[in-house]
Amino acid sequence: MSAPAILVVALPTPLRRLFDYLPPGYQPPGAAKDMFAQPAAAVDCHSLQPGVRIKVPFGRQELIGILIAVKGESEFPLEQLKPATEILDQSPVLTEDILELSQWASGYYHHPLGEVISTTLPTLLRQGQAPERQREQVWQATDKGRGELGALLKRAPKQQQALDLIKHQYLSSSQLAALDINRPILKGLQEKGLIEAIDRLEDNSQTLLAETPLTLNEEQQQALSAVEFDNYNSYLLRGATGSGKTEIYLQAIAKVLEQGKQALVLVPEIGLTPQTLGRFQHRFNAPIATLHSGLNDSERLQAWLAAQSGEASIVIGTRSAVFTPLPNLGVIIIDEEHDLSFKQQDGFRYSARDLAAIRAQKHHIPLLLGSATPSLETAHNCERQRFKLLELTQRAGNAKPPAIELQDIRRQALIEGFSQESLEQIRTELDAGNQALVFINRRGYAPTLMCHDCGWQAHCPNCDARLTVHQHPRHLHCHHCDYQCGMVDQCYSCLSSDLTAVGLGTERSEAALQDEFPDVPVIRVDRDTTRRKDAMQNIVDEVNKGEPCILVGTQMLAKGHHFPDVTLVVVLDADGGLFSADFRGPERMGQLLTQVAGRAGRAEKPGRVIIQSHLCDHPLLQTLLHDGYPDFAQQLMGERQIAHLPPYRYLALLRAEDKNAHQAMAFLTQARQLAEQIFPSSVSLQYLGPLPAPLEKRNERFRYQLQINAGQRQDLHRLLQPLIAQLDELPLGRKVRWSVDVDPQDMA
DNA sequence: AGCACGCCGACT
DNA sequence: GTCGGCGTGCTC
Repeated sequence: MSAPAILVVALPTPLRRLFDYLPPGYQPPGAAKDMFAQPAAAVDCHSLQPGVRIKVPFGRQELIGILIAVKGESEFPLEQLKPATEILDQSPVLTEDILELSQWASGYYHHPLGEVISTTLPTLLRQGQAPERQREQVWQATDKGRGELGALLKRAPKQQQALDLIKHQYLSSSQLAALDINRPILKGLQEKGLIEAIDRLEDNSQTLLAETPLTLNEEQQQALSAVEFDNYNSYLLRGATGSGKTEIYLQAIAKVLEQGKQALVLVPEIGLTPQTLGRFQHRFNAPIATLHSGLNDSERLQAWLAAQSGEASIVIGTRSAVFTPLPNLGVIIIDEEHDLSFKQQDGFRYSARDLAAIRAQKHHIPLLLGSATPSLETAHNCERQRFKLLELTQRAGNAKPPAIELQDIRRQALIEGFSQESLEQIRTELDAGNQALVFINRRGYAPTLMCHDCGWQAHCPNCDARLTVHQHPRHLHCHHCDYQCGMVDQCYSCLSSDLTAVGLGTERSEAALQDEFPDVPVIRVDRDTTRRKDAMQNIVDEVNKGEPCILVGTQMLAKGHHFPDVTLVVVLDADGGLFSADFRGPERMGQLLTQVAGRAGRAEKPGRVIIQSHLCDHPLLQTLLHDGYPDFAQQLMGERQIAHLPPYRYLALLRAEDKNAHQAMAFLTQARQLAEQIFPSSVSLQYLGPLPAPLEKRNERFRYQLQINAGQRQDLHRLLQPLIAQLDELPLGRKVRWSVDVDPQDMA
């Protein structure tokens, strides 16, 4: 009897190892023979392909894992191996390239392969569902419906409208319902024999008529022709809002589609707006699949399958879409590459931008990164000639960049945070029929509730943080753990009832502005007002009607949406970023200010930006305003080099948290000792900590971190690999919640 | 992470 | 006398 195939399986557990199994139905030789039992035929597994799903017994549970390899023998004694329960797939759901990418990511981010794989697969596949496309009923115009109808629909405009849509493309009833066309209208058309229902693959992709590409200006033309499509290169398209990055994406995609290949487009979490999608849909006569957080499990699976089968030519998605299987991938595009949402901030802490570069490299295809405010990492890669810089300096229609001025508010009387000057400027714009935008990066009414008599402040019981005062509805709220309670009317310490809201938030600015400008709508935009599904879109539509109004909100206003009728932007609290705990604070601030400035104005109506500041002389602010973002980034780069920080050095963070502060700290202290044994501290590898995290106590857990700073990537990994193996063995390692973050973006 | 086993406190 | 608290150990 030949030796059984040994199945090496990755399982969704945090254990950093793979598990060996026997083929399904295989009788372990040592097992007691039951001579009456029908010997189940052992499945021959020697030719199974890696990437298929396998159901296996695991402890007392049953899990679905992914076959990684088939081997001839196991390090484990055969009698300790269990037979797998079932092979779930004929062909791999995890294609070779995605499996390879997962393995690379597992090594680079030091995260268990089984969990990495879990994040790459749609939930329903993880749960064992078959990877099958579903069919749905769609409406199609009949020959009669396509013919000359005369006056048949003259008195049924709604039916006429529906028929026009259906003539252009197949649409399901639910898609039509979204366009405000309901069942009775469709029934009417069906009874007249103009449309019929047919079965078609379920699809969240859509095909519309293609439009002709715009003519590129010389600069755009140069940028596009610099892109080589038959081998790997990363390109940075650096250009302000309105400089035409999207048009280059579209034409690059067109070239790829001409070759019969697919394009993958990654956008920030809030970047997949109907406008963005609409622009792609109108340009290409090709199916587009979207993958974003708004999809349910089944929609997500269908989009994934459309991509994997090659049906979808273009996939647009957020971070996790970097793992979408695409059999003919021809280009990867990342819009707003500096955006934080490309880095996952918990669990498997990967950077979709960096993984996209790896993926492009393995496929020998170009990676296009676009941003007006590139991350220092990307800018540094351009300097070192690893990425090619393609600059777009012209603005469409000769629009001028907004004029930015710093307004010194030292010693100025402020009305709820606004200087007299700012209010006057807002009034001037409103009187001229224009719109104004007020940016304040803090939601709620005020960040603190304080006792005027004794100085007591309302604190979160679970976190090391003050509670934020909210007025709509009236309550106190912790933005770190979501603790909420009713408004406090009396000081806990001295029982005084003289409590004051201290500091500024969006709600307060909204109230102040409404008070000051009672005749003009004040529209607040923050997480609280845009929670509902279409809320943001409704606001954008309303504002873009062009009536005078004031927008007030958080960074949601700075990203994605453009408001052409806004001619004045007022930034209330720019100073915060200059002395934040995170060394990336100033970089973020510069990006945010540049982005928010980009919201204002258009060709025929130039915008202005006022930045209220107590630190007008700050050299970084001065550089940003007078010389622009690239010089600002250059200046930051110099500081990073001196401070031995990225992008000149490589960081990893070992985080630990526990309800018991001492335990979390003790774990990291042990970790540092072990680390020093593996790789003694030197210039090439330095340790910092363990130190308390910026918010030491969060959600009843105390958090600490050990920073590892290396001159060479390789050294970082040479340390981390054995270190993590030892930490897994540590008794404290099983009690304390700990994680590794390679290339951390947020130090919190 | 799950999940079970196991050994001590307050309830019907 | 049992229910249930979470400490500890294991998963091919």
